Amino acid sequence: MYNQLYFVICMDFLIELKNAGFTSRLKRLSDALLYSTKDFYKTVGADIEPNWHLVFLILKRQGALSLTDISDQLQLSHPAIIKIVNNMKSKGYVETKTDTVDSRKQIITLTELALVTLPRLEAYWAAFEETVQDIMKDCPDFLTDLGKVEENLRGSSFKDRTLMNLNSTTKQLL
Amino acid sequence: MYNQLYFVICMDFLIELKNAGFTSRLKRLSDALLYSTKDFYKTVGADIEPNWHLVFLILKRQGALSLTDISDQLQLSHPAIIKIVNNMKSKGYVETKTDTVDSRKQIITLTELALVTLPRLEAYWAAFEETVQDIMKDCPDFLTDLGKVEENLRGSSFKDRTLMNLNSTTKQLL
DNA sequence: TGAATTAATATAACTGGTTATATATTTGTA
DNA sequence: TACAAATATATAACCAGTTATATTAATTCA
Repeated sequence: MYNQLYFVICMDFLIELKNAGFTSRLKRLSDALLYSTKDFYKTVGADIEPNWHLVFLILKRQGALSLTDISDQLQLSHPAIIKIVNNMKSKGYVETKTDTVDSRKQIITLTELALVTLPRLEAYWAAFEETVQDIMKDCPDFLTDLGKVEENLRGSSFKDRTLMNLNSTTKQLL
Repeated sequence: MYNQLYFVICMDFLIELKNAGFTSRLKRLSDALLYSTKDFYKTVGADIEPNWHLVFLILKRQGALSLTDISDQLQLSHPAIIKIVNNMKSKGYVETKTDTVDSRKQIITLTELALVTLPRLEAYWAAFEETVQDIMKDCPDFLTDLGKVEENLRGSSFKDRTLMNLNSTTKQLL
């Protein structure tokens, strides 16, 4: 009952927190999109995970890439890419071979199966793009603003900025 | 070498993807904030996790709450709250007792330790709020726009919208 | 050339969320 | 009142990222 009511009058604890709720709202939204995407793939019977998308894309566009090439460009950690690639490999979508010049490197490429499957996946991804456009229809600057936030954090991290703010406030009190 | 260059000229594979990179950028940002926050707590020597923040806040404001009260209001799943509460309990910040009226319910409250620790944590959270303000200084509508996106998705989920988009495109081809 | 440094990959352990499922208690109703 | 349905909590299994650490190969430089 209480929870029903809570939604009906559309209170949202996180939104009420204003700036203090920002990071949690971002995570909540990000998670919602992630699990909704998983659900979508399950419904349409596609045997892939949401986070394979970027790896499919980058390999299709750039051909053979090493693990670190991928992790650098996607700005994800190496272990993250290793896991994704291993999973894609186990489903037969990518194959790896050690570089002939530098035997430390694993060169990753899409398989025939991947190339055959891609058109179907690309139809899904086009539909997702449309959805993204839809949900941002009434806020056309959202993506640009997101870029500004990313850019600001590139200059100085969330942690560093907060340490600075903490220190300046503490000093003011003295 | 390549990866260095990649950053210097500030190319970003996800940003180049435009709408197709939206969800991944949201996740990347959300994760960056999360791990930066963990790092912050570690640096200042606070023995708490980022996701305890909301539970601290809601319990301070609303006093005793059941697990479902919390999960409904924060819009997180029950298991998520159970884990957070168990961790907070193991550190002595909350205590639970079964409701006298409805013995299914676990009533959660902040402990003395929590109340004593809160002022220190609140100083951190105030600094975080400042940081949020800082990184959104040049995009004052970002939070409002985030609200619009959340609102749009409340109407129809990411998955449902995408299924619709997929069907309408497919039909157009016939 | 040999030793120290750097780079690439791999693995372990962790946090943080989700579904799916089970169990016990309450509530609603025939 | 008894039984079915709903509610509250708990647990298992999973996916998705991180940091920290180890290992091996390549590079640098004295």
